[in-house]
Amino acid sequence: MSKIDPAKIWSLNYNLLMSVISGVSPDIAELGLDTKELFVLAQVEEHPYPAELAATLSMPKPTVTVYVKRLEAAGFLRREIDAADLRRHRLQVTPSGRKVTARGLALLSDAFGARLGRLSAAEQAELRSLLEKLS
Amino acid sequence: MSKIDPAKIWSLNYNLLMSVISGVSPDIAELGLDTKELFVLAQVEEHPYPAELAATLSMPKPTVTVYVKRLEAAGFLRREIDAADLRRHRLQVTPSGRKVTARGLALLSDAFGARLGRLSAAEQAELRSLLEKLS
DNA sequence: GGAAATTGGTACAAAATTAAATCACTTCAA
DNA sequence: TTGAAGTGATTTAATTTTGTACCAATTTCC
Repeated sequence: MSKIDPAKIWSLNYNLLMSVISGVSPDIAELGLDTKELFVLAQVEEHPYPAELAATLSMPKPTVTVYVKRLEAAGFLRREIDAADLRRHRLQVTPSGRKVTARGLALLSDAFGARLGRLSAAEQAELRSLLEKLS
Repeated sequence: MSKIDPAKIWSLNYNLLMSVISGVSPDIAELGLDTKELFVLAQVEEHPYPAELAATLSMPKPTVTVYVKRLEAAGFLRREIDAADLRRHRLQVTPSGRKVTARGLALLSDAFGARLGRLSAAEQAELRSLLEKLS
């Protein structure tokens, strides 16, 4: 067994993810959604504040501001000042936003699922478990 | 056992990688190297032509052009016309490029290794094997 | 051989992303 | 209270990244 090189594992993983993204991006775009916008939208329910989104997605706050603005303009999101803390903007996914998120994630699932299909169900579960430990 | 949702696995993985990247980026920058530049440089030996780099890294050709130009200006790379096909530019990592690549990948290994450390050696090997099947 | 189609790479302009500065609100210590 | 420090979010300006169009070399196919 060869020595385990983290950078090698990392690179495998990175190239895999990028390749999957660039494969689905055109399809996601047809939903009227940019790929990164989908990632943001998909996390809003769990993290309803821009600062939280920025932290969990590892993106700068101004970037989140831009995406949120676009998602709001597209009607996928609503924004309201948080009554408890007037600095915060609480985000709400609209019904149409929920619909487009589901479609986008389905596309992602299909694309990534095509790769995952190379693994047995047990291996898929194992992968998930390993990634959860790393997260 | 819960149903396996590819988008969920994907998202776990994506957030993990992004979080690791944003952690090491500042350190890599101290080497005089942008993170993406490191990724390019690290693949040059294996893929010595810009078009190949663009394909394996899933990035547009003009982006590769820009990085290659910067890496050349920094002395980490040399470029020569391929004798066999005058359209192609064969890339060569210089000694100083090799050195900086090693340092950069070491930083990445440390950062990602810190996460991987949560897994046993057997689990790490398993993860690598799973990712190789997916690649 | 030689036009037509393909491939490798780049220039330029436009779009996306981000760092830095800023504003508004909140918290905390005195 | 109050004012100093901290937090949430945005604006502005600069940088990074990319789409489009393009040129040069090669390959294909008649």
